[in-house]
Amino acid sequence: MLNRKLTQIYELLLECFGPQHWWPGDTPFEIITGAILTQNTNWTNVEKAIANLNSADLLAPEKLRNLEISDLAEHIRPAGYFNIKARRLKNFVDWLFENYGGDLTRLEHIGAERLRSEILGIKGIGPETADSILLYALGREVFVVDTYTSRVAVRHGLIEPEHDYEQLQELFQSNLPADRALYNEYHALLVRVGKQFCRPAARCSGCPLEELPHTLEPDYF
DNA sequence: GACCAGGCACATC
DNA sequence: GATGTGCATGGT
Repeated sequence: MLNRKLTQIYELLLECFGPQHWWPGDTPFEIITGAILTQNTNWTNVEKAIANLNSADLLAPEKLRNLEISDLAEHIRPAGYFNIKARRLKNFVDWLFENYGGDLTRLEHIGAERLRSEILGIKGIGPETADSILLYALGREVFVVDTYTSRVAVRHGLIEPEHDYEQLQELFQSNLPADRALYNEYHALLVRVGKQFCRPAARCSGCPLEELPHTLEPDYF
């Protein structure tokens, strides 16, 4: 039974690593900013960029609204891809002002499905970034999938290697209770275990999931 | 110095 | 529709 297996994985990870206290960030807009800045980027670099924005008192939609892209790019430089991410962050802010007066609280009464497709329509916001925003900044019951989720799921035979994003997301959502706190912790734990044990050249020895059945060898990645 | 990181859009075939 | 490439900094 798949839900039993998913539950077992969750329990092993939680027992081994403990709560991960995600998302690191104080306000919804800071979380959204982090979600965009962390695209294909180490979180420590994102922290530097967010600290820069904080020091300049720019971490709010209305502060970014009239800031030049090039100025914004300089502040977020440590996060890498700074030109393209400045554009993406601005795209989100533009969308927020054009549709909701720049007010994140006005998103609260919108259905999750419609909100997801609206956010996905913003250029530079793909499925993982959109779902991170929905779950961690806006409190929606949406499971976030990322490269580590995929690696762990494939390695343990939960899904075939050729799966797409929506298929993997559906696997978790249809086999787990729609629980915001569970989705929050589960995704964070998958990132945690993936970083240490599911990377190229990483050894599986010591992984809390080491004894579970698996279908792919560690050197797959 | 090579390799990697909590993606995404776009070009080309 | 599948595959390849640009975007960029900072840690290991």
